[in-house]
Formats: sequence, C-alpha cells, structure tokens
Amino acid sequence: MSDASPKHDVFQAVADPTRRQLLSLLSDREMPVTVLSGHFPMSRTAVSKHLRILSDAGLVKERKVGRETRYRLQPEPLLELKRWLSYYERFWDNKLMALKHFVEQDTSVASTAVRGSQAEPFSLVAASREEESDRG
Amino acid sequence: MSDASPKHDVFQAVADPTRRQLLSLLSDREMPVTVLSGHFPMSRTAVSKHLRILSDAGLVKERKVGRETRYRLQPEPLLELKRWLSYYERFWDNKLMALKHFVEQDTSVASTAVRGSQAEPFSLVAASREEESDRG
DNA sequence: TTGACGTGAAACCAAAAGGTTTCGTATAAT
DNA sequence: ATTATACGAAACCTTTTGGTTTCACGTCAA
Repeated sequence: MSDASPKHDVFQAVADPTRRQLLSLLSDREMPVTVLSGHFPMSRTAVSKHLRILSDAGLVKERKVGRETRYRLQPEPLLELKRWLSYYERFWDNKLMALKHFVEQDTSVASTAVRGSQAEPFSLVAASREEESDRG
Repeated sequence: MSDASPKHDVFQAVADPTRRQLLSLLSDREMPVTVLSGHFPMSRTAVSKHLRILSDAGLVKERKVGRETRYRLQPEPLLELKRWLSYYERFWDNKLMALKHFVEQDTSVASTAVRGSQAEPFSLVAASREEESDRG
C-alpha cells in the first residue's frame, strides 16, 4: 500500500505546535521515539501519541529497526493543505481577482471603497475590502 | 489598530471544517451572522463562536451595520501558514533536496538503499530513507 | 539467563473544544 | 410604544485532546 489513507485530518494534525516541531525535526532525518521525545518537555508516551496522530494523517511513516521505531517525514499529505491555501492566495497576490471582487460589489460599497482609500491600482485589494474606519 | 495581533493561532483556527467553510463563504462576499449560520446544521450562537475564533486569529474582520454584524475575509494571516508550508515544499518538488538527503546518509546505508530499491532517479527520496532488512 | 532498553497499549485525568439554551440589549419595523 | 430581529455573553453539558503513570512485551547486552 503506497496509499497512506489518512484517518486523521492533516489540518488538525498540523494544528498542534508539538506536532509541527516533530515534523520539523523529522524533516532533517528519521529518528526513534526516545530521541524525539528528548526535544520536548513531556513524557515519551505523550510524544508517541503525537506521532501516532501524525502517522494517522499520513505525515510520518514508522519503521521498526531492532527494538526501536524510527519515524520519518512523509510530506505528501501537506499537498492538501497547499491546495486549500492556493485558493486563498488569489486574495493577496492576484490583482485581477481583486478587480473581479471590486466590480462585483454593489455600487455604494464600491464608491465607499474608492472614497476611503488612496484609489491606486495596487490598493484594489485593500479597497475592495475596505470601508471600515466609519466604525468608532 | 491595523495590526490584527492574533490571540488565536491561525493553524488551530483553520483546523476546524466549519471554520474553513466559513472562510470559504466569506471569500465571496461579506455576510452577517444569521446568513452564515443558515449554511450550517448548528445554532447561530455556535457559528458566532466560530467567527469569534476566526476573528481572534485575524482571519475575518467584523463590522456593525445597523443591528447586524457583517464579517468578511481577512486572508493575510494565512501567509503564516503558507510560509510554514513552503519549508516542506522542497521535500516533494525539489529533487536536489532529495539528493542532499541521499548523500548525507552514511555509505553503508546508501549502498543498502541502492540494493533494496529500484534505483531509479525518482526513487531517490525513497532510497535515502531505506536501509534495514539486514536484521533477523 | 538475566537484566536493561525502547516502545505501544491501557487506564486515567484535567482542560479545552464544540455545542446547546437562555438572557440582555441594541436596532429596525409596525 | 410595542414588537420583532440580530446579535453577543453567560451558563451549562458532552466529547475530544493532550497529558500522565503503569504495564507487558520484544530486543539488545552481559
């Protein structure tokens, strides 16, 4: 099975700082549990459980070597995150998208936006979302 | 304050499916709470709490209009996620990185890897993580 | 063989998360 | 003025999460 069907959500797996640090450590090289847990102010068992969650999400893969279990990074599931993120990228670096939003706004909103900002081409993103500042 | 100092972590904010869907809805246009909550099988108050979390993470911004509170997307904090993710991109689309890992392994490990795998150029990543099976 | 090491599973616990209902209050509509 | 709407805050409940300690078991070392 080269599948790695994730039982745990990658979003949730990555939400925990400890687990992110684990991924970071493992990005360098594979490591057994005890070595990993040495980097954290918690019990080995706790780290082991984090690893389990990462494993369920397909983000690490374990492999027995003698009496130790070595974990290594399996970055592929992060592609889901990347794909999700890519949808929102347009909102900060796609000027055409900003323009689309701009023209789709109802007129009063748009005009408020133009009034409220510098109205330069590159402030379209800001403009299309702007019009606060009338809140006190 | 144009700062948006996040009291809630963006990773955690985005970990919940409901909140991701909220962001998705808001990416189109700003919306008041009641309209948003119409899209979910839960109470308005629950949705309101999710919005609070998104707001704390700086991912949405609210604005009172009459008796309603309109929320809109504020995508900038997602850049933190993007930046985090970019570190791992090298592991799935940078062949040189795979090579780096390959040459960093100790020699016996590497030779075992070559024996143990198909030794194609594109299996370098897999190869660099190979090695055991000489036990038992 | 005996003992130390490396680990996961289990039982347990406190705190956080996600949800509900109820309530107060501001605004809009009649 | 009264009623309906939109909302957040509060109190409360249940489930999940992140952690602990204890235990059993396989493996390596003497």
